[in-house]
Amino acid sequence: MKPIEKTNVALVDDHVLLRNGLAGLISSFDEYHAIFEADNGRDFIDKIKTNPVPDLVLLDINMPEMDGYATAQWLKQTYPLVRILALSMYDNETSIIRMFKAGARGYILKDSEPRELKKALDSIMSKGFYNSDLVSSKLIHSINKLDDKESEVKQLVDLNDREIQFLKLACTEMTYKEIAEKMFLSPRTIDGYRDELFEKLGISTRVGLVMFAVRNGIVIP
Amino acid sequence: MKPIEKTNVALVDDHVLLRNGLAGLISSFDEYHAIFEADNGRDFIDKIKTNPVPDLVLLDINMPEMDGYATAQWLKQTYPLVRILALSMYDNETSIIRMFKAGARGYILKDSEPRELKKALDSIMSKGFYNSDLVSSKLIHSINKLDDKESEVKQLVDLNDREIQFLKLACTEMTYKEIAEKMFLSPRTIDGYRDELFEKLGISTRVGLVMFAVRNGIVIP
DNA sequence: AAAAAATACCGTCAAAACACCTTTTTATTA
DNA sequence: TAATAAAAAGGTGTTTTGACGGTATTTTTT
Repeated sequence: MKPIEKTNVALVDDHVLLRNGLAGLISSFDEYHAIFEADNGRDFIDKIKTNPVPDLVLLDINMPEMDGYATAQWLKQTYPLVRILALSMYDNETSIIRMFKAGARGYILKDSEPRELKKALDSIMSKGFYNSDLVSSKLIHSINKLDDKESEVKQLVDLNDREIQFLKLACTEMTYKEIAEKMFLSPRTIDGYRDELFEKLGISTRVGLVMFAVRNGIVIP
Repeated sequence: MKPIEKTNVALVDDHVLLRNGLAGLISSFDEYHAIFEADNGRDFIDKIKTNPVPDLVLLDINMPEMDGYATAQWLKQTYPLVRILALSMYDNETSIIRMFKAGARGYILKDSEPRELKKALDSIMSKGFYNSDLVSSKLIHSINKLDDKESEVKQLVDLNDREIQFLKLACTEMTYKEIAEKMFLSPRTIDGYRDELFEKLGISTRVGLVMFAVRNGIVIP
């Protein structure tokens, strides 16, 4: 019998029963081994110091003390090579996006089938990420929306394309003169755009313009 | 023989040969029918007015006159129900993100196999999106990065309390003189803070300060 | 206690930003 | 095609910003 190089998995979840069940399940897969468990992020940070560093962490999102989001951020910063699979009861878009932002490489629901868990683990270890239809649709939808705010605001305060373009450039370190050059317009015209926006938006400085643009998603900071 | 409700597909690409080939291929699939073709975005906008509105548009990214991004944006705004499958020669992250931002529901490379095209079309029409491993990895990677800069910069540039307070005020419409008053300091001192931050952050205008503060969560827009 | 380093402060000046008001050019449409 | 609206460009003056080259005071280090 050949010795197999198993993938070490740590479990972080505040529900003891579920956690134990998961540990058993994972260790029942040939290639995986549950090395240790923790109740929450704080507990996990303590335990990772006195245990071998896992290859992968199965991380619950909703936990007391320190939640999955904060834990993932900490992990990404401290052990960037440890891969994270998020585990959650909910499939809402914000949770998913937040966890991926925080460094997760996959996201599965707690009521998934064992074989989906296995598939997720395999995919993360081989491809570097796991992507279900659930995640894809939310991800694509969320990226799709990024651009929408622009058009919304356009209608609210009715800004034309030139003004939008000007606003974007006003959020850079260019001077108005440079912006004028870039837009093939006279500096006076830019002056006009600025003054009109000041009027329309009830502001009076370039900083005001920048904050407006950021707040309304016209520039993505 | 039952009449089949076919999905109408429009093709937008400046390469005539490729376009014709695609049209043939698509019409060879039972469920799809290529209704019309266009050379570029401008041409497409003209033609959509005198043709039946397609269910799906196969849209090239790199085109003269009006490129895929602009065309997708226009489509999303004007015919939000028309689904877009982006077609590109390149697999770079920015292109992919840009197209999804602009409303695409799928992204395939020009050198894909016919059966992948078929799969993409089917997936977009049934699930609403098509997601290859290529797209997933770029999407996840791009979302992963969102959070990175934040934590990195906070450590690289350690700012003291006064600088933080100044930065927050610099994001308002106050002049430096007014900021000085509010902080019970001489305007010259504020000048000093500003210059030091310029130096530290490698920027040279107040707009730069504002964008830095926003990007790093020092002010919540 | 001397040296070093932050910290707060100062003057000048040119460039950029802002205000206000006018004229030309380009589109629109009646 | 004349009337009109809208976009672009111009003139002039004030205020704010940013660059540069400094000094006095406090705090930290040695």
